[in-house]
Amino acid sequence: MENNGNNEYVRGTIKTIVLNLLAERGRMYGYEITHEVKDRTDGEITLTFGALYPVLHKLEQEGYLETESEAVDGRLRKYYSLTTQGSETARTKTHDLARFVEAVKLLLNPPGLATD
Amino acid sequence: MENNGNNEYVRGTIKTIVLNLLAERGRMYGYEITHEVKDRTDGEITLTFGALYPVLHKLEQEGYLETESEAVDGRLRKYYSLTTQGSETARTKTHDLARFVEAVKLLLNPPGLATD
DNA sequence: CAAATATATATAAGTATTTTATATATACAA
DNA sequence: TTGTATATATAAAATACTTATATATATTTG
Repeated sequence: MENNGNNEYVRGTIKTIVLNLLAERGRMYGYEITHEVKDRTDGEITLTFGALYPVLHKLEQEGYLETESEAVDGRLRKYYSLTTQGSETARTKTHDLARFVEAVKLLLNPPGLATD
Repeated sequence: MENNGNNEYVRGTIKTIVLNLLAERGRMYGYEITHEVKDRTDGEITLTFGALYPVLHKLEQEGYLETESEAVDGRLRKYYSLTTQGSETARTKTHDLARFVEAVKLLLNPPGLATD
């Protein structure tokens, strides 16, 4: 029963995480995204389907993602990939999130604070 | 007109940011908190009052904060400080946020990605 | 063969959180 | 006296997320 509740902090970052992963991997399907995120963060970040799918659909509506469905082993897979506009947004948002992360570190580890 | 919109990522971190600042500074008032956050992050993170005060009130309700009002220059100031329970929560949440931040970095800067 | 588990997408109801707008009040500068 | 800075506060609206649920196939386990 690892850690939970940490997902509190995922708020607001899901879109960017998805865009960034797709920028890196070319195309992915929903199920794959949740597993990749969990794997790469050692279970620290878990995207639930209830949160992920609405985000994917919204990004598609907004023109950042395009989809192609494929049947693999009889099961349907919906692959998502970035549009041109999506690539640009991915770059901007990833950069912004990286900046935010650095800013948070300034608040958590102020210069000159003893790490006792 | 610096950057805005980055506040998108503040979602979910406000509580922890406030608790952590109070752990560090002993006591602060709302207005001071927003300024401290803005200063220390070079304007990157801006806590709006509409977001901050509800959080302060909630943390007080939950028993994490206690308050004392003081009149300074005729103006009222409400100082917030951590309760014993609040100190413990501050420690836990700060630690969790630091872990989350590291996890996000794993997603944004995967090992072996050329920074072209 | 039946049941459980893993794979795979999807939505809806409820909750929580945040933005935006607004109200109140003092002090000081133009 | 108008605007800006200081200072707290709330309410309405929008957004985002959690939890629960539905559907369906493939594979493993008993």
